[in-house]
Amino acid sequence: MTVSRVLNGQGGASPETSERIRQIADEMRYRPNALARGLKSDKSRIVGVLVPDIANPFFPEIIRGIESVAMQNGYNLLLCNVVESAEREIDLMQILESQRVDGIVWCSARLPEQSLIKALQGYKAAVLVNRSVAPSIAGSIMIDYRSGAADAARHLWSLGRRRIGVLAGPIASQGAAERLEGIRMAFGGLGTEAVAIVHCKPDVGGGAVASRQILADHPHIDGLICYNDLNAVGALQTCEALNIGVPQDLSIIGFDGISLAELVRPQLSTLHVDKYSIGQLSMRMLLDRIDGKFIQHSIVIRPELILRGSTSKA
Amino acid sequence: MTVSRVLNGQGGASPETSERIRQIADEMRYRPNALARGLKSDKSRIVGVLVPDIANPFFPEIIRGIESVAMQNGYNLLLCNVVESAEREIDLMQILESQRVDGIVWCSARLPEQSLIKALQGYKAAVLVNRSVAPSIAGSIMIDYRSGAADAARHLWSLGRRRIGVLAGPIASQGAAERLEGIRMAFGGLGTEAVAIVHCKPDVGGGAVASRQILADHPHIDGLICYNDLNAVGALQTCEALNIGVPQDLSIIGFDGISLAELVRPQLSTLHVDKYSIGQLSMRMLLDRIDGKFIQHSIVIRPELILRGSTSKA
DNA sequence: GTGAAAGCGCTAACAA
DNA sequence: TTGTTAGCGCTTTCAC
Repeated sequence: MTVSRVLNGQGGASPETSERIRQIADEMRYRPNALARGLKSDKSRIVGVLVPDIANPFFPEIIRGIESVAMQNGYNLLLCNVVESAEREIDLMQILESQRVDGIVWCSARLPEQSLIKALQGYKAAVLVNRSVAPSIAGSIMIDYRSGAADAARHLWSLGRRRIGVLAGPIASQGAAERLEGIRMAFGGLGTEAVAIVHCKPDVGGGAVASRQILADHPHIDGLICYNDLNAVGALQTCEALNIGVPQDLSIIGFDGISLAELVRPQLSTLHVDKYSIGQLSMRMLLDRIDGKFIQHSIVIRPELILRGSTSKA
Repeated sequence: MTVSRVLNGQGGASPETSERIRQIADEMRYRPNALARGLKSDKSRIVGVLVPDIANPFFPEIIRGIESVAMQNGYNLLLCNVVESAEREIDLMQILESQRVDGIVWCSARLPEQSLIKALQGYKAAVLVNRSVAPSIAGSIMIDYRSGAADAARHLWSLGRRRIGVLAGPIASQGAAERLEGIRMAFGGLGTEAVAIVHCKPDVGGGAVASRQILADHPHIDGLICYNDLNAVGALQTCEALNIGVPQDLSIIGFDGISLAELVRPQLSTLHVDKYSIGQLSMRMLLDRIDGKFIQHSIVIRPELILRGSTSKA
């Protein structure tokens, strides 16, 4: 007991005893057993982090943001790749519940509403990124894809682009639906609409395939709004292969603002979001919820339009 | 006790009882407490994964490989970003020991030999990626950077490049030293040597800065071997800014074979390694060690030279 | 200033 | 086939 008190710095022991205890602990390489501590306290100091795919550069930055705040507060991350599968999402829930994580940050959950709510019920605290549910179930960090997509649409319009195609991303993604709404909204105001919409996997390959398809069916399109930058890069590849000039023949705009967008040629215009901040915000919100504080239920991040070569005038 | 037996599928209970138990467990959303189980069994079914920087695309793929094998075997990953800091490496060791992880996979450890060995002693099982120590301390998955770098050097030579610069990566990286050895070896056999060697951070920015420096000091170099593909992309940026033609004026070759290498223009020649496999291999090796089997201590992966635009003839 | 008792949830060993 | 006991390492409570 005295040992416990000393090592936890709670004082209440004589200086000599304290010193002797610390000495011995050091000699025998004593490490407090987090499992025992967790069992007793019903707190594991571990938070689960779920991402669809860690190989998508959108997520590592979020994870870093989460980790930075977690670390400062003595939490560790149990990382789970969902690998874009609903089954796995459910399995993971069980695993994390068993591990008695203190909370979870779940990025881009694709589960249908009802299953999602059920899955979340096992947790003391949860924060969703890119998805929202009732505040009593989980906090949420949302990116305002609606306004972002509207910005993209109006930008292309302002360049004189009138025949717009859309790479719309995964059907099950809530963000994908919001982007489409934003585009409809913006174009509705302008008395027009998108020429073609194709859903696709949220990676470079998916973008390449979908853009090929869209260009085959609608060779005359002059603007392309993409679900994310990876899709946009895939579209760039297609254009290169088909000898379509970007931005002369086709303006392309992406989403997310990953660093890749600046590395390709032409550089990609995009709707940039600060992913590291999102990670930090989500973890802070989770910490509040773990502590029983429900200060903010929902934060909305507005993407920023960044103009680069892929939508330049020339 | 009967409950425990039934839920663990060990039989020895009547069908009715079993059914009833399962039913009730389900109703009350029972989840076995992994903390208690771990405390009792002295096994947490968690492995620690340390990477220098999850934002470097080299690592997410490794993590996916690790995770795939871990998942199949009922293990979870506690992910730790070292963020290129030695202090943090040591802190993390303590944390992971406290968490009673069953083992760790440590990628690109930068700690000096002695500290590394000391740090590893707290673990039942450990596997290093890109670093090696005595097999009794940890298993290792090594990439044969020496032969890879030699291949790169000989390739540039075969293109007629005679004035070679090197972006050498972080000084503390063992892999960096090996690359330099390989280059010296190859050039030694050809009766020449590298013109200039500059160390740098292992990211795009580091490559851009270092290549600028090297080109300022040695404007006449005609070949550049880079620590990794990110560095090489940084060098491409510099060349673009300085109006240096790649590959006409300068041949550039990278390392790792990340997907970015195919997305930039010109496409990067590189020494490709299968990162997903490395992850799988390292986790399998770790599982063996956790089980007390020491079948393989060390696996060496040979990088494969992939030729693309950045070192093409024209 | 120090320590003894008890219990967190689980399971190995041993009854009944 | 089922149940009891005990202990994993920690901390809360209470006694000395």
